Amino acid sequence: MATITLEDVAQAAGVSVSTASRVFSGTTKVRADKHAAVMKAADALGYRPNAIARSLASGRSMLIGVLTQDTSSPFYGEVLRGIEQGLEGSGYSAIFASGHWRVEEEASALHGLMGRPLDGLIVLGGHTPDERLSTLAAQLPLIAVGRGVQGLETQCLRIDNFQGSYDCARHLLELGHRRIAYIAGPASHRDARDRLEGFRRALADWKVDEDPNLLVEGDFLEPSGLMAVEALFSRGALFSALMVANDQMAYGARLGLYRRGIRVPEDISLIGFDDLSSSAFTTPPLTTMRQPTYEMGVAAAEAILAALGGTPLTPPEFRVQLIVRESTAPTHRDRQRLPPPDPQYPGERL
Amino acid sequence: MATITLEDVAQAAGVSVSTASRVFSGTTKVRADKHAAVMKAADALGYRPNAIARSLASGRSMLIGVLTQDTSSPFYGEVLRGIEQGLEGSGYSAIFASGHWRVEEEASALHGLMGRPLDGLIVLGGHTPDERLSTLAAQLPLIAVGRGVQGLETQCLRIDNFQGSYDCARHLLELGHRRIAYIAGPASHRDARDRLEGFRRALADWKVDEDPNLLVEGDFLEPSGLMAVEALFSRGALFSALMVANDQMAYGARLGLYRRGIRVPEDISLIGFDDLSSSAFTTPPLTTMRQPTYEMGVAAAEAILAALGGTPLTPPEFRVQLIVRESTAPTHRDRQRLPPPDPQYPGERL
DNA sequence: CTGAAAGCGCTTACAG
DNA sequence: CTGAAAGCGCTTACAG
Repeated sequence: MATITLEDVAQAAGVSVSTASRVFSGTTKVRADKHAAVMKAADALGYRPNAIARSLASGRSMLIGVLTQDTSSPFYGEVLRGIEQGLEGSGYSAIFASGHWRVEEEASALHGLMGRPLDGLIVLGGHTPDERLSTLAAQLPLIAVGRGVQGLETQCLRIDNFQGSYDCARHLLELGHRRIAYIAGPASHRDARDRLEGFRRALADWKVDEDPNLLVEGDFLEPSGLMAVEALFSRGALFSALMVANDQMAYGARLGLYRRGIRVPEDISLIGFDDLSSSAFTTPPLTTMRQPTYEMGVAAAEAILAALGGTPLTPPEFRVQLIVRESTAPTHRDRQRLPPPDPQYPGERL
Repeated sequence: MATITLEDVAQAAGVSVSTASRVFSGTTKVRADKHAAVMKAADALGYRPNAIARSLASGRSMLIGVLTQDTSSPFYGEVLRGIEQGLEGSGYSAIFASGHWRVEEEASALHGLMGRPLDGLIVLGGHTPDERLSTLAAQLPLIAVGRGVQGLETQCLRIDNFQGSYDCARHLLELGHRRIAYIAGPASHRDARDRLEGFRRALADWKVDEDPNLLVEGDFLEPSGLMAVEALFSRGALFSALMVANDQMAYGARLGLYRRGIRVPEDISLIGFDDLSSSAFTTPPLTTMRQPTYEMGVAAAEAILAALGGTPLTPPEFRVQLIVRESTAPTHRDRQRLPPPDPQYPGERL
């Protein structure tokens, strides 16, 4: 089947190619009867514009590159879903590449992405150097999510990890906990460092001495949470609450506690960070700090679209929010004096 | 910065555009010194081929469309990761569109996808009619994952849902369970129907009468699992095992049991289907039927690539595998006579 | 192995 | 509002 082109349509409609083109692009007004004739001809012939030719001629590819770490990660997946949503109806499509948390893989993913004709680029976290991103930002609209870039502050969508983490710690401290173990994220990761600092500051503000024995580092994935708990116990660490730098590690930690026959929250309180959608369905449902992940994806897409439209917009600020579920409870000593936690359903998710 | 083109490179290297083009496409041999001159010029000028122009001239877009339901779903996300992996290094990129389990949205997602110049199409499940897919398959290489298409059997990657489900039920029956409740997937979904049939057949083979009171339908998402358990209890249903048509609903069901203070597996055994990566980290780790989700994604990509390369290959068969973790146990009556379940770590995931 | 030339299917000043 | 024409940057028979 020979592909039918604009020329075929124009011919059938008795107009010039230019006019037919205008009907589809909508850039210039076309007399009503000609417009109708073109539409009719296109319909009859089953014409579909060739996006590639259009791109070459117009200089726009209608493709937005998205550099992520793992499309199937519950965290990044949510952001991607938001991006998809934000791009919907715009005519732009997203095209992904994943670095899988490895510096080299990320570099090659980015390289592969830039080998395509992109109209914009969204970068989700990762380790690509600031300078590289600055260079790219000079070439095309760029938005970074979940990371900062020197000199591109207005193009970065971030949350306040320090504050969020501080508030998690505060929640535990206010419940009476003083011996709080912490499973940190990888020190190479900016967010992880900020969260650790938030935790530390809260301890300091409550005049609680930090105990190095209660600190373990993980890699943000489930297995490392499990191993971290094992590490704590094998050190003989004693604690009444366990704070974890992200939900995925908190899941692993939860399993570690289960393995030891430790009840949550009766014996130990557990708190995560991110509020992944599964966190409303763990047993018990996880208390955690909610990141507006999906919303940030949407905002990133909108920011790119705006920049593409020539009216760059400063993305809104994103706030984290403590979601108190059932994995945290007052310390033993105080429990009797406080009402039992409300066994509510994970309502906000249903 | 003016974009530098092949012509610039050719000029700088003192060769024709054709020759320069050949250096990059590698379609024809080029004399060594000219080859070197071109490479050097390209390097000096920082030349990057324009993929769009290349596409228009060659007639290939290097884009594979992927019609999915939700990029952030733990199930589809795994398949997508596989596709990404399978495409890596091929020069082809995947471009996604999601139907979100809604018939109309899926149709519009597909329409949007086909509005682009695609070299191939991968369809993950969904409700797009067979005829539509057949029509598309006549236009471009097409692979379906997790669904059948009349007349395109060799282009469908599927697992045997009936058998997988049968084996889940068998596992419970062999543990001595006879009163087994079942949370089914949506009846509109082919996989859901097959799984229900597998469950029923197993009951029949074990001469267990089916009790309609023990059957509830969900929608494959977590909240429906929770609600299904509530429905069962509010009916006053009695059962010693709960079989669930997929892991996500099993998570919800797990929470429902927890709400009632029911222990798993001491009071009730729980089994899922899919083996999502989180299922190794639930408490207790979930016994489930493993689908080689990631592997199917890889295979889908390879099949598309093969078709594109002109040597279509019949994709391999995929087998499900029972993963026995800790959410299933013998019925009370028999428990004493059997060894306790081995509290192993979720080893295969670590 | 190489060059001149046509062509991929559209868009967009330009002139009316 | 409309047409003729140039051009987007490459690939690929064709002829040598």
